[in-house]
Amino acid sequence: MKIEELARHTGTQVETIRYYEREGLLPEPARTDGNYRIYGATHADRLRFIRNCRSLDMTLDEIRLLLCLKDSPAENCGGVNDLLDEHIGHVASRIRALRQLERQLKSLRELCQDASDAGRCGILNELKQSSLQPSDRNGHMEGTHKGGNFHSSAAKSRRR
Amino acid sequence: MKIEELARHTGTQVETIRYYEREGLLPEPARTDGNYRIYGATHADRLRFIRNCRSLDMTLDEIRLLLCLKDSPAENCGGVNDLLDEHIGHVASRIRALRQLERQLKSLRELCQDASDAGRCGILNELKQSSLQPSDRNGHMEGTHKGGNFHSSAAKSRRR
DNA sequence: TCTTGACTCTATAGCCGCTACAGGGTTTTA
DNA sequence: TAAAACCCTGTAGCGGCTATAGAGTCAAGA
Repeated sequence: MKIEELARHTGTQVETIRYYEREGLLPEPARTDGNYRIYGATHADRLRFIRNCRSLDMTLDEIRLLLCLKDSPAENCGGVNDLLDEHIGHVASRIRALRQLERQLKSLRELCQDASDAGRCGILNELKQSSLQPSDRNGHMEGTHKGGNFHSSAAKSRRR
Repeated sequence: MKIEELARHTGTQVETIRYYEREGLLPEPARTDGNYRIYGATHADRLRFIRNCRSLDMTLDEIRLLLCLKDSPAENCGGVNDLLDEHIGHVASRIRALRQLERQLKSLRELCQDASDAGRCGILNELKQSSLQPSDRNGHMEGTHKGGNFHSSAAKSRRR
């Protein structure tokens, strides 16, 4: 099948497939005389594997490692377990950080229940203080925003 | 004070300060004869404000808006409340998404309790199936990983 | 006076995981 | 035969920084 068909079968964007190939996650497929990529069932399986991992928020590096373990079936799968355990740890600690953030935001929000003029706004005043803790972002975590890059394309506008 | 002192006072990287200036969040400061930036207390206050907002995971666009509201004290602060409410909503929905992800990962992990060979690994087999749902990432949310860009510098290596 | 070293400057590239062009070629359909 | 629908490569952009190169400035010590 050609690239668009593979894309449809796996719910992936065409550009993303080419990107995975460039990144070495998908092997280079055969080509037609007209230089079109031709895929088979193995490609589709591998791509589905990748997309499943991505839907679990794994990085491409982690997926690369999983694919590598998968490709050497003689090895035991302790590495798979370890990777997954580590990833679960990341998710759990991100949840904890976001919960704390939520508490901070809510207590900030309570400082101004009704709209008065911004000069006396309790929220703005609080944000001037340096009492807030930086959220505990230790490597391997992302923020609250964006990244709806899975099946959406968020509007991305730049000011100035 | 010069840029490094401002950086120390506010717990910010020097490069980040210059970046905020380029982005229009910090006004261009006066310069010495030798073209060095010279900052005063107002700059420090504004920068602290920005860093506090960032520690609450607001985007630079959101902060730009807050600063704008702050700079027009005649206006009422309904806009501030709205922005904060919206942001709290983002955080809450990100937490929900991550909880679901955590459940998925844990049930996946249970498929392989002890290390056997990768060919029969239940986890790898499950990841081949297309039964997994894409995580519900709707605009304005990020993933689990990375972004430890706040007071850390995560190792960033690229394969190949 | 000279030199060293700590700081500063601008400009540019890189991080991640895509997404979106531009500018061309090929294949299928009407 | 022409138009539409697909495909190709290459490159730039997203956010929020971080890191480098290559140059300049400034204060202290020899």
